[in-house]
Amino acid sequence: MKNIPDMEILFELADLFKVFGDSTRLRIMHTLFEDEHSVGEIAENLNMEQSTISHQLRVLRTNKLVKVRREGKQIYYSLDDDHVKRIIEMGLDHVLE
Amino acid sequence: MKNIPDMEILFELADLFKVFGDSTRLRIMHTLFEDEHSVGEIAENLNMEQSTISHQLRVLRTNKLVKVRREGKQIYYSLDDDHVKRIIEMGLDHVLE
DNA sequence: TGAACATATGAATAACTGTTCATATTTCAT
DNA sequence: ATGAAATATGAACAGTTATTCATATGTTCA
Repeated sequence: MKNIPDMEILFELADLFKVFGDSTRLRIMHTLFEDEHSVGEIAENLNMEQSTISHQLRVLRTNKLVKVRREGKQIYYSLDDDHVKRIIEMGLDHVLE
Repeated sequence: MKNIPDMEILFELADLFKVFGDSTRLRIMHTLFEDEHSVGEIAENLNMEQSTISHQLRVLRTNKLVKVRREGKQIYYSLDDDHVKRIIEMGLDHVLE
């Protein structure tokens, strides 16, 4: 295994996992697995309030898990990098056993 | 990537990540990376109340992330399987970039 | 059996977090 | 410019959760 993470890093790490520890955010990320989507599309897809999705997208954005692209009135979100997918898949391995 | 997880599984997955999303639990798991340890050892190591550690160990136990072995008065905890390490290391990859 | 030690548990509290409602901001089309 | 559409933001509320204190349970040893 890698170097032993010091305490401060473990706090950062906890913050990261906290972001994954909410089903709404997880469902949003899952929605973005294949393609980018606008806020409205995500809200409709998950059948939740636009406001709720927007709030949660901000959390994901703040934590650099999604990135943004504006196109006219719509704002398209997509996964920021491959870590997101891999972290989720790693968790799935544990859940699906 | 694997099959698309259905909604119910995403809820379970969120619950799993929730467990990782607390620094005390993460520090406990990190303490157990190399060796098993008793509750008292962990508490001393992290400089936290025995009661706090015990409560959090129960959460970890409930979620099958640690396992237990009794030896006299002491109870020794260790990581349950390799997923734990791998999930943490995967998260570290993202934090340490 | 009783004292001492290790761990677990329950109740209480304080802090945090997700959702909703209302409203603000931004952009486009007319 | 004005209205409509898409998204963001702020305040409030309800539900959740981590920690602490006090105490209970279980184990060993004399």
